[in-house]
Amino acid sequence: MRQAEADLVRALPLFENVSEKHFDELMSTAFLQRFPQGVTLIREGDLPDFLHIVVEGSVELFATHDAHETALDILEPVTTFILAAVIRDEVYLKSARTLTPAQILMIPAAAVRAVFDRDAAFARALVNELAMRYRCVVRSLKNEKLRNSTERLANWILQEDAHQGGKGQIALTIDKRTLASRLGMTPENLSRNLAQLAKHGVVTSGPQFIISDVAALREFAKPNSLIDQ
Amino acid sequence: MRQAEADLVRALPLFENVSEKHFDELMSTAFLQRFPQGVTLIREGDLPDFLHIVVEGSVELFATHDAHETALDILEPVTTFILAAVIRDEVYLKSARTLTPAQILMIPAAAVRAVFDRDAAFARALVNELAMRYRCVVRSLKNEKLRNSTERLANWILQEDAHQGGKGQIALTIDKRTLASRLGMTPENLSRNLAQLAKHGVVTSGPQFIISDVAALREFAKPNSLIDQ
DNA sequence: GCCTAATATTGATGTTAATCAAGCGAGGCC
DNA sequence: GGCCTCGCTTGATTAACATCAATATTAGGC
Repeated sequence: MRQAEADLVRALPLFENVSEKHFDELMSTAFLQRFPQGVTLIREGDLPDFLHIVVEGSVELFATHDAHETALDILEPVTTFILAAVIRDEVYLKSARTLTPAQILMIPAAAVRAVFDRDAAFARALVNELAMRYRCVVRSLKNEKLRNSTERLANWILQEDAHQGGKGQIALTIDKRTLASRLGMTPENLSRNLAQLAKHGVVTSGPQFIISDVAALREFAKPNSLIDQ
Repeated sequence: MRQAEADLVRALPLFENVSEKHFDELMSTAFLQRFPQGVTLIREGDLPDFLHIVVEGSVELFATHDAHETALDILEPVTTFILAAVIRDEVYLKSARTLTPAQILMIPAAAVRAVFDRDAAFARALVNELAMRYRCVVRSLKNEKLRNSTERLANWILQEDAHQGGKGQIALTIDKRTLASRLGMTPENLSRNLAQLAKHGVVTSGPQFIISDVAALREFAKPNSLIDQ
């Protein structure tokens, strides 16, 4: 791992106050691995061997049941994932695959648990991280249960615009079928929903979404700080 | 608080290894309060003043948006709730109301954060608790996204039966409209879904559900250890 | 630049679930 | 007992969403 990447990982809130010694202990057993696009990194039901951190590229978390699949999240650098499974040493509830070529830092799960048992600062950072993650899933659940698919899309567009700098112009970084799954709808309905949103201030041309009328879009989307963000 | 209740709280995994001193510190500022049925205990959007623990009775966690409401969880003794909001000192994402007359132990949020900063055992217990909770919400999200309403009901019946001792006979402890909300459907559809399940080994008479054919029900429900439990 | 394959859109249809409306039934009250 | 209320059920209708099928569009490979 180059120094730049090491610094990024060190700067994660999760490691911020961990002692140098313990951080080195974690890193000495870790390794950085490069994966091509479309590789399954972990499979739900397996026991965790490593804590994963996306250092480069993007990763989709998804779950399957009875021949159905649903995307649960899409991760960008620098993010840890499957932390809860590692801490509890219980099977993954989600699978993960690379959406692009990616670099993943893998820290042996046993090392994470060992440092967690000895380093109070790490334990405290974990509490904060998990509390934050918990709240994110609660938001997802509310988004899913309280909004229809067009509203979810409208709010995603607002959030993604903010994330891309609020220029009122979004360039898709994932393909539409992945976005559809992420938003809990079929690709067909994503198309139809985008067509619907033309009435509410969104112009689309291929992978470019332009918000032509923010007020109208917000009026329709009804963004809610207790669901979004 | 009587000794019996104090012991129940002390026995929570969350407080298991907390020093006597710190536990007393938490309890000295806490108070036990009795609420009638139907009282709103917390409101989403408010900042947390207390960590709540259901000591007696049952509590519904729910969320609202745009004139819609959905139940997110139903809690029985002895359970903490809104822990993540307290830790992060951020607004509640859920509201809570009593479904029955209830006793709630309320620990000032500031005290929880203070002990969390000083007691490593408490921090570690919090990590475990939050990781567990996180996994529960992920299961809920998968349940919601990967199953239709009849399947959710079928699996709820299987789980509730196990919870009530696996006698193949369930007595509803909440009314059906609450159960419907909990399962993400309308009361009307709960009725219809129960009628559907007659074909799959469930006989109902009022608030009594009898599993007449477990094999048939399991065949239909397709329980999944990565979603249920 | 053209062909091909993958991706996206559009249309038709079926399924699932919400809504609106009416009816049933058990328990409480006079 | 009769009536009322409330919770539940049943039916009819509509809305949301998935699925299947066909067509259009785009991006790569040569």
